[in-house]
Amino acid sequence: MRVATWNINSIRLRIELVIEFIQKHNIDVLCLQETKTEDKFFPTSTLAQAGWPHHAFRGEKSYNGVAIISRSPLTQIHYRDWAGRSDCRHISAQIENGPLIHNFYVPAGGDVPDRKVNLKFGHKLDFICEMTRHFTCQKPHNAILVGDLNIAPLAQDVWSSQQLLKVVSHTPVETESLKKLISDGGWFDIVREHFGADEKLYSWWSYRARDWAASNRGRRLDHVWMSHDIAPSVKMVEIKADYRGAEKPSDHVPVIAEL
DNA sequence: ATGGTGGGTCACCCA
Repeated sequence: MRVATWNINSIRLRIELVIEFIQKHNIDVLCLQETKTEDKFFPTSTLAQAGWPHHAFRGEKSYNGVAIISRSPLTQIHYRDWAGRSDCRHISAQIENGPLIHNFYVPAGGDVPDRKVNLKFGHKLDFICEMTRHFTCQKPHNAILVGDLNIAPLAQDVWSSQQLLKVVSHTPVETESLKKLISDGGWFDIVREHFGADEKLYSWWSYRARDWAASNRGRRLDHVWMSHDIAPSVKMVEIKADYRGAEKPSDHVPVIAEL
């Protein structure tokens, strides 16, 4: 089974790119974030015609939105509100004869890494804290957690750990919170495990760079975690950086894991 | 220290 996660930054603008991706890379289950559309506009028929007829999605106008797109049936579709808001940042589903999948879009957290002056940063920390509580109380089994978690936890997950220490996504309070969520929540970072501790890994490059590939100032914000029982069954992990160079690209690229 | 680009919807929000 091949599972992928991708912050698509508008499903309606990039539906043709999504179809091309899942066909070319033989994806069984695709989890999207930032779909940015209400459920009534979700492109269900286009995806069904392409061979992915099973969908679980939760969107709103203009902002956020998550989706699970699958070749095989989805059951037990659930979503939860986190940090006291119903802003479409989580959905989960059981894959038929497969694992449970959680798909998250964690708040980006604004520009200033101080919850006293920036409410968005407080929201982000509260969101991670609530995830940690949830999974600590309900340890995952036969489960995968994916998504844009908007935190690059390790020094090798950013182009310069020193220069990003005070930049939201790599501040110590964020990176420590995410590591605690992984360990206390019963998860395993299979992407980092697959590539090893030394390799720089990025899944996001800013739109604002003059030349994203030449400067290569990336961050690993998009994650694939597995519960300890199924982590050993990982066969392959790929970060599809070439999608950053697509026509009208998302600023994030897909991450694929094969079980 | 600043502003750079790109998505949404329709004067700005968000990333």
